[in-house]
Amino acid sequence: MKKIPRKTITRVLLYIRTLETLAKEKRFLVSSKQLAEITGLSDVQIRKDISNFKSVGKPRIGYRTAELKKTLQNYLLQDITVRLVLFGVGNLGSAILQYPGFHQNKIKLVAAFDVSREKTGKRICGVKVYPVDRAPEIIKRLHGDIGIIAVPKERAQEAADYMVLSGLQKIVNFAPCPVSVPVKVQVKNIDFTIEFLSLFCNTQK
Amino acid sequence: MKKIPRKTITRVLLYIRTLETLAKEKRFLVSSKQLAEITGLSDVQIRKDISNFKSVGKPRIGYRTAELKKTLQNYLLQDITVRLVLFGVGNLGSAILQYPGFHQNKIKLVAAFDVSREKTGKRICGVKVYPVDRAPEIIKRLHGDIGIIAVPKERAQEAADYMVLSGLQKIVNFAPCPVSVPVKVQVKNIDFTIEFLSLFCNTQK
DNA sequence: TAGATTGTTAATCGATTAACAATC
DNA sequence: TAGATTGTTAATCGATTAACAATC
Repeated sequence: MKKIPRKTITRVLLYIRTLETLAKEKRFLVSSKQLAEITGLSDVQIRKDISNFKSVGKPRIGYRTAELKKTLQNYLLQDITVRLVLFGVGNLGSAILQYPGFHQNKIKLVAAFDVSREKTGKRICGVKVYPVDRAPEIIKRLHGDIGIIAVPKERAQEAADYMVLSGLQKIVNFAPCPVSVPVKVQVKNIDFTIEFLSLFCNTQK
Repeated sequence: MKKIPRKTITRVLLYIRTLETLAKEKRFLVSSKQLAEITGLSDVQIRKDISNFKSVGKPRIGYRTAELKKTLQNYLLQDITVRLVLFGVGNLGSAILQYPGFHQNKIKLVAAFDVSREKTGKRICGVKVYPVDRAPEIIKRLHGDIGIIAVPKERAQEAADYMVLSGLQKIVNFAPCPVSVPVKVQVKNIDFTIEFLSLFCNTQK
């Protein structure tokens, strides 16, 4: 099978989520046009994306939700488990701990870290909270894949350093500041301010 | 001045944030190479992006941080105020209320809404929390621009409906489900599950 | 001057859209 | 059969990168 473009992968994940919802509503068939309606994308793009995988649609009828979901999942999510580790159990961190839909999507939050004595040692949503200096030991033992920075920006670099020390190769940074890491480590920044401003500016001009 | 591409705008917002940090550190000069280092982009792309605006760099020297920041801000952020309204004052909502850097970036969170009696009537981080059914009245009065959905997914569509009713044209949806709105209303979805999975999958294959 | 860095034009790359054939 | 929908190939569009000239 040919290489799937990066952006397509992100959209396919959205299709999977959408198909899960449809399956729950007992909708067994769905057309690319309906998927387009729900996701806000174009029907052509959806068919193009789906055509990267072995085809499962029937002209005049559409796709069987269960079958399409399975096809997409088999390609993208088969045999994977994403093991997240979280730095910072404040409001944002807690929101991530409680985020639904992790299990069926094969995401596991395996450990959380915080500097505060009041939080460490406890379990929040079934996840144990450790002091940050134990990060390297614990992350290596639990085989963490992705580190999440949800600490105040003053501590963001410190968190990133611990992640690098722990051998993490991928970081999602919610702090509104850059973190500096070795080139082989991938950082994805999610800055709410920039998200809001770009939504505002992008149709303004 | 020619039309600036959508993606460029998002990057320029990142440059502005970066330049603000540099200015605070009293670094008066910065080269495209250094900016590339910090942001993780390429120096060519940064110069290309900056060249959309009236040029302010000096060969051999780089850019004066204050001047570059001002040039970019003047174009993108001059005379704007983005007025956010938030639905859902749980963990995620509270994190957004506390997010730093809103003021200098000309973002104002003007009102919050929640169904819980314990939260309504209070002020959180200086923002008043109202019951959801007062949304249309209050949002119109305060001239809200962007609605933020930070409620559990069971209530996401309800929140979206209130936003449409209140005349909001732009929505950021943090709930992991689609919301259906009239075509003229723009929705930006931020689904943490998809963010994590796409980071994981995109370098996997 | 030499060298570093900006800024611009052209080439490449990737992603989206359009057109249309295939098929149930 | 007619019509709706899938799936594919070609065309377009937009964004990134490469090459290089300009300049301090």
